[in-house]
Parts: sequence; C-alpha cells; structure tokens
Amino acid sequence: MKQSKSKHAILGLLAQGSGSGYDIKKIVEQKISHFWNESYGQIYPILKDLAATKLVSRKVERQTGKPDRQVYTITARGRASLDDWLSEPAQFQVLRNETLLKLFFGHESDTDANLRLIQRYRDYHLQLIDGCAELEKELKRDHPGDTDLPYWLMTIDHCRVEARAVLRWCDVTLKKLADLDEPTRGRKPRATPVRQRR
Amino acid sequence: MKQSKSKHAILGLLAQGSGSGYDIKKIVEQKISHFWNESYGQIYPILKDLAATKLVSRKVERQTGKPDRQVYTITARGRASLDDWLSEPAQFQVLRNETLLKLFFGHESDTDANLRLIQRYRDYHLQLIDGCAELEKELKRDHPGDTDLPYWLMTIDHCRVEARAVLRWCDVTLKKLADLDEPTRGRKPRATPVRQRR
DNA sequence: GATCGCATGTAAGTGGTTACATGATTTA
DNA sequence: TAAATCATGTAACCACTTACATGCGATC
Repeated sequence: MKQSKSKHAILGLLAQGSGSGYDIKKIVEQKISHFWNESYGQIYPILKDLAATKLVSRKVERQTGKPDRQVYTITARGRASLDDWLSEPAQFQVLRNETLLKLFFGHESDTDANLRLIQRYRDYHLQLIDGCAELEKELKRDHPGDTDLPYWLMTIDHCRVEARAVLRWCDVTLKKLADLDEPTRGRKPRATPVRQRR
Repeated sequence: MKQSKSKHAILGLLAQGSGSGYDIKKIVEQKISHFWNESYGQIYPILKDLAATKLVSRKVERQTGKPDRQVYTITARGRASLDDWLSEPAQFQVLRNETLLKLFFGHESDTDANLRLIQRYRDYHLQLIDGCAELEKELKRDHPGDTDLPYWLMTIDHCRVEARAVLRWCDVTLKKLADLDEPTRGRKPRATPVRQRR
C-alpha cells in the first residue's frame, strides 16, 4: 500500500481534530472539496491501515439511538509521518480537463456544440465562485480566531482567483467562437442537424 | 471496457490525422500535455479495441531500418462515435491539488516549508507560461492556416490565463505567509529544525 | 410511508501508471 | 560504446469509484 496522497490527507485532517470516518468525509466535502475528494471506499480502509501501523489510535464511542462511532486520533508517530510528508515537495500531477479536450477538437464539432461547451464551463465556474464566498463566510463564522483559519482561507482564495480567470477566458473564448462561425453562416441558421461537421 | 475519456481523446486525435500509437503519444506530449496525458499502457490497448469495434482501421506500413508502423485511420463509424461524444456535455472532475492540500495543513507545518511549497508552485507556473508561449510559436509555425489551429490556440490561452492568475495568487500568498510568521519570530532565526511545528 | 442523516464497511470493477521486453539505427 | 530515437506491446500493480448491505431515529 502506498496511497501516500489519500493517506496523508486523512492524517492531516485528523491532526486538525480527532474524528470518525464519517466525520472525515463531511470535512472533505465541506472544507476541501474545491481541490480534493475522498470516497468512503478509500477512507475506511485507510483508517484501518493507519490504525494498524500505529499512526492513529482508535476508540469506540457508544451512542444511544445512533450507531457507535469509531473515533480516530493521531499519535506521535502519525505526527512524525505527517511532518515528513509536509516537508517533502508536492507533486504537480497533470490535470485532465475534458472541456479543453473537446474544445481542442472544436473543428471536428459544430459551433453550437462548442458554444454550449464553454457556456456550461462558464456556469460551473460562476457557481464555484459563489461556493467559495459561501464557504469563506461559513468558516469565518464557525472558526473565528482559529490558527488553521488563515491557511484555509488561502486555499479558498486560490479557488476564487483561478475561477475568475477562467470566467474571463470563457467570455473571450465565446466571442472568438462566434467570430469563427460568422463568415460561414449568415446568422442563426438554426436547423443544423446534430451529426454534422465543418 | 468504458474508458470513454481516453478512448475519445485518441479517436479525436485520429480524426485530426491518421497515425500510429507512437504518433499519438508524441502528439499528446507536444500539443495537449498542458491539460491531458496518455500513457502507452492506455494507448495501445485502446487502439486495439477501437480497431476491433471498427471505429478505426489499421494498416501496416513497412519501413526499412525502422520497425513497422501500425497506422490507424478513423472510420465513418468512428466519426459518428466522436460526434456523439462531442455533443455530450463535458464532465468536471474534481482536480486534486497536492500543493493546496499541504497549504491547508499549513499550521501543522512550519513557515519555511510553507514558503518553499508556494515558491515551487510559483516556479512551476512560471515555466508553464513559458511552455505556453513556446507551444504557441511552434503551432503557428508548423500549422499556418490550419482550420484546427484557432481551437488549439484557445486551449493554450486557457492554460496561460490560469497560470498567470495562479502566479499572482502565489505572490499574494507568499506575503501573507511571511506576515503570519512575523509576530512569532523576530526575523530569520534560520536554525529551525525540520520536525518542528507551531 | 418515504426519505434523510447518522454510521461503518466491503466487493467488484475501472482507469490508469510503471516497468519491462524486444531490437534496429542513429547520434554523441 | 553508451545513449537516444523509433516502435509495439504486455503484466502487474495501484488508486479510486460505485454500488451495495445494514439499521436506527427523526423529519417531512
């Protein structure tokens, strides 16, 4: 098992506070979903593995009415492992962008499809920006004065700054696509069949 | 086998020109590496599968001195499949950003490590911008007047616009990190041991 | 009576990378 | 003579997702 990324992501979250697999999933969705994701299928086996290698400890919390919780807490060894990972340089993996892939094949498609493609991409980034604002408000409300907060806000800022840039690119690109089309068609022929090219 | 993404990526590249698995790999690296990647371990089995399902045809090209080439050409069925895929909306997958993950845990790390983290991220994006400029020049030189060119340039523009935004974010963030640190230390204590926190 | 939230987990499958095998020719 | 380029392919492995199973209590 390597799983270095997910493993350390979970370890890091536990360093910011003990919790269950269910808690981890909630935190991922709420606080870091703009740049990270984890599924239960990863989280539970990794927690088991972390416990087996003594990087975290586990204790059962009985609850009435609700199922028992397995609460995990980082150990000194876990801290050391986290610190090692944090001091290593981060990897930049090539991010696959399906929208750009389709746009790259734009000439194989038709203008309407291309416009729809970028319009959806634009909508998505608008929503992202809203989501960032929402999350920022929430975090500031729920964690005032928290020493972790400034770092959290920096990641939100990254998301927002990037989304804004992409938004502007969308506007420019929508214009370019319309211009590319203009010489060919005399304005809105509409009845373009779906499976047509050029 | 689903492989919808890689499969259609390869199909699309073949639509822009016939070629071998080796050619595909070259094109991926040269033209779309800023937002896509494919390994031989994917390419060759997918080409085999595309040929088996008649979406592409294959013919052997004998070469003297060099090994034979398996040249693949998209068929009418392949075109239809590509068109179907192009008219479907693109998916936005959550991109995992390890740098942001580590920054999110910034308080669990130390300021020097955080600064190094963002500095490396900044360097990477500077290089990316250079790479974009380089690629743009190359494509304009090698494919003047090509009908595909405008779409290719749009994807490069996306990369550049995004990288520039991230670059600015890096500068702001580096300052924020330095400011966060200032109240704690009276300027450059230097001998901070690696495995220290807070 | 349906669905949502809490809570833990597994099995099967997918999508992808890495490393390896082969081997000729050309370049450094 | 070492390494890079051309060229095709496979096997093993890994990371990750999806779907499923279970079951209680609260809300709609």
